Amino acid sequence: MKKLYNSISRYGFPWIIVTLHHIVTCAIRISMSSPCLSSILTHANLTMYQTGIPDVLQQEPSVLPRINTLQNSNPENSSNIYNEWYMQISPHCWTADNALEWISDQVENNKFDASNLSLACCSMDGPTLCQMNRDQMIGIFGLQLGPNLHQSLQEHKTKYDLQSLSRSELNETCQLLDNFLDSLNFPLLSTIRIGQAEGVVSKKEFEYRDDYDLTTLTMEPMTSLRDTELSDNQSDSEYSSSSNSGRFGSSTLGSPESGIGESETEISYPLISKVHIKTETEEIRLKRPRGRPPKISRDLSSSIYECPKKNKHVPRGTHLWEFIRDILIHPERNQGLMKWEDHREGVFKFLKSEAVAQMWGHKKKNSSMTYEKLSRAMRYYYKREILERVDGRRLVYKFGKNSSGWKMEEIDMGM
DNA sequence: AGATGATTTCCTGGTT
DNA sequence: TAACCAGGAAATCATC
Repeated sequence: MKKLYNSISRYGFPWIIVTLHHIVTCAIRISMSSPCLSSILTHANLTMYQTGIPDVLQQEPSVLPRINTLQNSNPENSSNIYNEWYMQISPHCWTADNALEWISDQVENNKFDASNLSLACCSMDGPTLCQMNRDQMIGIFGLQLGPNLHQSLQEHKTKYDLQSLSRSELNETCQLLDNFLDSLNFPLLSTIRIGQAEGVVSKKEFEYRDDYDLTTLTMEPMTSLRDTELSDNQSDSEYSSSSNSGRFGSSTLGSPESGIGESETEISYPLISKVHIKTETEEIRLKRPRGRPPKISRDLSSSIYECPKKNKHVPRGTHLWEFIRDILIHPERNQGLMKWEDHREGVFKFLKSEAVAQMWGHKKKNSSMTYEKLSRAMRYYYKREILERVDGRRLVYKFGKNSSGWKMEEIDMGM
């Protein structure tokens, strides 16, 4: 399959692009009946157009929309482009984490006093929120915030009403797809398995690709929506629990791409719908991400070369060890992610290693950050004596003599 | 333009 | 078996 798309990308025949785009778009529609196939095709489509979107395929939910918004060229939106990423997603598809971010933005934007709000109030996911009427909202969020949330949600919902899909249309697109693939006569097609590298792509990771990535293209939520209109859209509890901490980063610059989902009727597949035609100029602008290029075979649904979004500049004060230190010395930002084992000695422990890695990834605009990679960077600090080894203890590190700002005295002095 | 620093990514092999 | 640790190698990009 990879060869297939490489070939197509290389030859770049317009008719292939147009045809394949059409098919891929249709394939997304039929993703409920063939999720793996749609994943492949989605990836292929994105690969072909070199849009950077495939990175979205491996986004954690809260990162994903940001990528969308990166394509939004509307300068009016750019100021709040990150905070209102959820505008790109149907509220029906919001996870609890997404919903919390939306609520948080509403509170901030309207200067509400949220001090009386319990976290439990904000742990509902999109489908749950969508089921609530105005009175229920008021009951939960109060007279001040409730109506505002309700109205905002109604506006979002209105924008994202899904079009139903007829069975005959599905059959037609299936047939079209089959014919097209047959005509290509690629022996590799039969061997494709998404998630082929079991153990390489974890189940959890794979699941949330399915759940989130393709929803804005997506399968799971789309299926849910189509079949039941409202269903539970699970969230990653780990990230939900640290969602506030996860809201790192300031607004991101918009790219010249057009806005997503604003005028699109097939709003359930905004990425596909919107990315399909790219100008040469746009392609030239694409950059390779930093680091060794990931092996494509490891994850068919991602292709790092197509990711143009990262801001490579690392301003002072944003080194990894400083990021870690700041989590540790600001307990209000450290929601059980890390803890001091021995503050005086500078010994600390990761409690939620993957969550911290995700936050780091968030900060660096790198959606594929993992604890494994983060820990490699941490180990490089040993040589520079920014960190010291703590043998035999998992997830435990110690600040070294070349680190600063973590000692009690330094903290007391306001660093 | 080339060197350097700070990661990022992949990998193999070992340990818990 | 999964998660973690260790460290080499290669890659990127901003900065010098």
